[in-house]
Amino acid sequence: MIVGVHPLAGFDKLLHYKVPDPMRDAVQVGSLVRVPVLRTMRLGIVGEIGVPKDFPVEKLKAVVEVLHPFPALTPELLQLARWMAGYYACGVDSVIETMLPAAVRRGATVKHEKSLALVRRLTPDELTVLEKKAPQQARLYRLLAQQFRPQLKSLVLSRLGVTAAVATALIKRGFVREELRRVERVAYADDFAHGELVAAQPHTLNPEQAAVVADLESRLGEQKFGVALLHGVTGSGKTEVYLRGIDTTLKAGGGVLFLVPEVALTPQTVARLRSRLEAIAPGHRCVVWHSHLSDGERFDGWLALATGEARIVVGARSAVFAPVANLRLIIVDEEHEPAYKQDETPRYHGRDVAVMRAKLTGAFCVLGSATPSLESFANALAGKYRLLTLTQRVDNRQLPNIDVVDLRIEAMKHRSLTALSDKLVNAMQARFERREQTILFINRRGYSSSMLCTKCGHVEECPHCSIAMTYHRADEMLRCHLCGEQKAAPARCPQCGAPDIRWRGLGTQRVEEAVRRVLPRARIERMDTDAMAKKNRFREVLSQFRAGKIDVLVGTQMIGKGLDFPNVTLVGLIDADMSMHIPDFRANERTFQLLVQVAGRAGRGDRAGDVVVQTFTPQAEAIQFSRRADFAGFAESELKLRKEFHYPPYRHLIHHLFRGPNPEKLKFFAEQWARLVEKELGQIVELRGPSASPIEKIKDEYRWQLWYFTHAVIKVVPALAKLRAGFAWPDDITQVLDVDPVNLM
DNA sequence: ATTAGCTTATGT
DNA sequence: CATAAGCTAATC
Repeated sequence: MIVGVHPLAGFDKLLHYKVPDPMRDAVQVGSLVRVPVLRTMRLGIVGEIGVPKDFPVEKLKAVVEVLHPFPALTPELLQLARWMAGYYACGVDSVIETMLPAAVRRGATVKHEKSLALVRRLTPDELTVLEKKAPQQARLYRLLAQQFRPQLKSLVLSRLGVTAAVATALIKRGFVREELRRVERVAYADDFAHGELVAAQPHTLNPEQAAVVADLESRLGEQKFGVALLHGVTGSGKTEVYLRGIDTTLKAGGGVLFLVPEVALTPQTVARLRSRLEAIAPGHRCVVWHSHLSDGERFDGWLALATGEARIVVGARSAVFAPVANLRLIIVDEEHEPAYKQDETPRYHGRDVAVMRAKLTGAFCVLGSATPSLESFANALAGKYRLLTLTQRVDNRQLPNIDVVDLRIEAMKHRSLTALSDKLVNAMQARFERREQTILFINRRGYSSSMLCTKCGHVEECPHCSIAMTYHRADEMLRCHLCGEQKAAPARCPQCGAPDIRWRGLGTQRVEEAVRRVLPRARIERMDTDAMAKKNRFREVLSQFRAGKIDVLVGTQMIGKGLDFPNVTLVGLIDADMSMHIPDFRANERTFQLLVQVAGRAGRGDRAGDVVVQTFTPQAEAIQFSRRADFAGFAESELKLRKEFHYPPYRHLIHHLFRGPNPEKLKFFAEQWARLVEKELGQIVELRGPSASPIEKIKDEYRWQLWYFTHAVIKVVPALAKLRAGFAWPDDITQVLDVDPVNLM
């Protein structure tokens, strides 16, 4: 037998090896094997069974070892790896590497501990004989005879101060036997296992939930690929819908993959989920998968899934690759979260990979969010995904009153810029007197500063890409993040002529000081990455806040994730503009998401809460729509905007393509565009072709070309929309996924 | 990734 | 002509 192997050696080639006869039965596609590469031994994944195309069979080396009795990558995952290599333009080997936990990659195998057990009790006579002949063996026997359970071999031997030879001899006599047991660690055994058991009782569904669950269950019953977008407002009980789906799937013998953004994977949330799972599907082990696990913990989880001992995994981005057996349901919670993007090669998007994996396995995929990403929503509108909607809050809590404060007017009133508007200050004082709590959000998304006029709210944008330009203080220049356009930073606002147009958000510290001035007697706590450096500080502050020992909590978005504080009746967003001016074409989308998230924090059972949004651009659509909690309206207007000319066609690829070496895709893209431009202009467009130079050079070349094309096309061809209509990626890419359906043309 | 083996530059 | 430095190609 001859196999093709993807060695994990840093290059993307399939090398072939002979398989020695004794290993034949253990080797299959996906097996983890040890193979010789040049002078070293490397691990690799069997990618195919068959002979090499252009390499003499007689010169092949042989596989040295097969690591596991089961394939480390199921055929389905291997297929996914190949798809990812094409889609994200990276090597299959690097995908395989990210799919396998570090411990597996290093060749870890199952850890066993040896223990000694008594086979039978000896008669007094036998014991005397043994004592005479082999006193050490007799001592060992007596120790074991005193215990009820088998004892750890290493422990017993060191206790008695004898060597393994004694135990071996005793085994040979047939008095004692050796037992192997797999050692296991359970992640978060202390924290997670006995967390809150509050939510363990099964909930009754409201009619809306029941309808969605019924729909989902009938889909699951079909046992084939499909995607549903679950759009449920904050507090509408999406989790309950997931749980019913999980229950149905487990009962049908299927496996479940539950993805959440890393930040949402706190001990509390996992504990809650676990106890609900326990209640709904008793006896199922649930593997938790996230970046803070030790290698050993991750390995054990991986093993439990690969061997089918556990059928459900809850985890962050990298858990999409968990070897869940008979995968039937994939859930991606908060699917709009940018945390699903990996920012190292391979730069994959967890949500998109999840959809593709579902397709390859024939599983059902549920994407859930209160503010779906526009690409998913557009897919739902186009009928590719089934749209399920939850509009009612489970607790019937009312939507908060949202006030938008115009900071330009505020600045004029006070003749200087203030962190807290009068409205916000008054509201905070009222809460303090009523012993209710306030959260102030600082929006620190834009670490790169943009230029914003404090008088009229104007922001300098790139003329080609219509995203905010980044202000570089060192050389007083404005640069475009996308196309590289640059120009001198203006001294006066180009729109209204006001002299001072620099505004770089407020830090948590300054806001905290401002609050202290207006509420000297209030207990204020700050929560940002600096203040939370100490390990348990985060949880400590949260529990104090929950207990009402803190009046005002000032912090960044880290406050908002999956936490619910019942006594918070006021939420202030200090500067809504910051997320609107990040150099990202999803800026409006992000702003909308932030506002909805902020609004979801306000209010309590009996009364609607208040939200104060401070902004320089109160007319912005993202703010206006989120005020009315009108997601569909926002999506419609934003999608329309994206269809219009301003959005360079390659933008959606930036994350995937621009940051890694992807000559193939860039080439493909450049050529497509060249053809379109030629047709439109009626003249030949010269492509600086790929030279046989190293990857970096090609990359730079094509980057330049893309820049060139964008400029040339935008300048010369006004009707870009027409071009866009004629552009299509190959079927296999667009079939299931549109990374960004509007821009994917 | 790693490295043998080839080409080219540098210096006496 | 020796040595160093740069580059390419192969890994089964």
